[in-house]
Amino acid sequence: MPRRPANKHKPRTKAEQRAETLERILDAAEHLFSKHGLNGVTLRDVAQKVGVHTSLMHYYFVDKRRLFEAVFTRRAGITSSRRLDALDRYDRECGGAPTVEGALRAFLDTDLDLYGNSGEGWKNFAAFAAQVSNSTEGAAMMDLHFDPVVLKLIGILKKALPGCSDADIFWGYDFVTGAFMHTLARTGRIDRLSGGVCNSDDFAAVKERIASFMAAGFIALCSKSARQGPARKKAPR
Amino acid sequence: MPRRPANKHKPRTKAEQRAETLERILDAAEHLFSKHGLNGVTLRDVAQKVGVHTSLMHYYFVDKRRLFEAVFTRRAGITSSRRLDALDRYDRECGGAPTVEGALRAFLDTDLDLYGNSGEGWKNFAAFAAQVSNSTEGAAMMDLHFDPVVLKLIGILKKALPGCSDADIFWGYDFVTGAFMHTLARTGRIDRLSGGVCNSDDFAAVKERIASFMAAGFIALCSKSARQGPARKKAPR
DNA sequence: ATTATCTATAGATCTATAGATAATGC
DNA sequence: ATTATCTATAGATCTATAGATAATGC
Repeated sequence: MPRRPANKHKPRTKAEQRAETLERILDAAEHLFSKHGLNGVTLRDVAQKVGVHTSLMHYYFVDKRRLFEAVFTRRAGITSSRRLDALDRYDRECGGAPTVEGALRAFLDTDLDLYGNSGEGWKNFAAFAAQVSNSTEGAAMMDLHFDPVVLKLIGILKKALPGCSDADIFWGYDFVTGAFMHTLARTGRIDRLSGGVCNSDDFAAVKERIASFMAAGFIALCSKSARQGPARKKAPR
Repeated sequence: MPRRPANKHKPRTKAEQRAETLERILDAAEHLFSKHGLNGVTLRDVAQKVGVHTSLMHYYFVDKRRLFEAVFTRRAGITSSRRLDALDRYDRECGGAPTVEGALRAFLDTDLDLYGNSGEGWKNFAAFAAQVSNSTEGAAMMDLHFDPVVLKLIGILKKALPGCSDADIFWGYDFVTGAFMHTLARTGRIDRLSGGVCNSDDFAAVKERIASFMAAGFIALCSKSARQGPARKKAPR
């Protein structure tokens, strides 16, 4: 019997075959990682899902760590540069007077559009990234790929919130990213909790709300810190 | 040589010994889970950390799943009832006019006090819960233990935000819990990102900011939904 | 000739259980 | 007498590698 189901075209060149298999492995790994987390998935699971032998995992990715990195890297660069572009554009076009909501929309809505409209793979990546973002071991991967975008956002936020302390800006960002990643995780909890009023998969509903919600939070936080003076000391521990 | 280091007292009764060993196992598991996630830890790892044989894990907890549940359950009930009490008290004492910030303080600050002042074990539990909260498989555990507190909070928020749509309330809650859990994860990312301005372990800094930040977000969100009428339909997909 | 994929297999590790040993309990 | 803990071990599973086979490439 043929090695590949007849309905799928068989690629002609080796380069094509390699590229296609690589992507099928990455897709399968991404899907499984998003469901069970990095350590909840074995190389066998991935190979089995692709319909290929385990040793092929090592042939293409050497070991599990590298497979993880490849899954993450494949899409992280794309999100990152899309958002950098959106932030740059906003920075140019806001006429020197950026708003918190405008900056957050460039940062968050750009991503929500991507995840909402680009197929299952992107949604799986987002859910996996959400798990990575709350793990100590995964945080380094976030640093590596997302520091530049985040610092760009922070820069615009500082312009939009003059007099706001750095600590408030960074903590505010921490809240934003926590909320955002949690919505990307799409665990289904909000669906059950709300009795069906909300739907984890409803990226449009998140987009409608998250930027304005977070902008108001920033403004409240920073109006406080501005009242207390820009060089407010940290509370003693 | 004695089985136990001389500096540690050896419990007299079997009941004491059982209770102490159970707790040492739970502490070790909790610590490891918080660092590497549920699937990043083996029963051997836990046994080794306690200084005891792997088979004792099965003697006390039957299997890994039950150990996980025991780790989670041990503290979840305590947090949950502490916060229920705080919300009940606030509900009684607000004179029928609750504020969003007041409700959120009862919900969030109560927990932050607990995690900040009750030793490493509680901090580890919080970090582990943060990982669980962003995983599909863990969400059921959140439902089981935290639905009552959360629905109590939702009830008060509805009183504080009359005319606000259910969808806005629930999505707002989703943002709050995402942000909160992310701070509990204490991954160290915000420390590096901010160049040391913020510190993951600084629960006081989070407490200073999170409730007022989120309250402002809720109010902005719901003033919008109130303007558009309380029965606003969901956006079409 | 090269390379994508598979077969076979080693070695490590993991979960789990049965049964022994060494404490505490009366 | 009971129970906390350990020894021994089975069976499954996992990662990884060496070498074979079956395609594509000239």
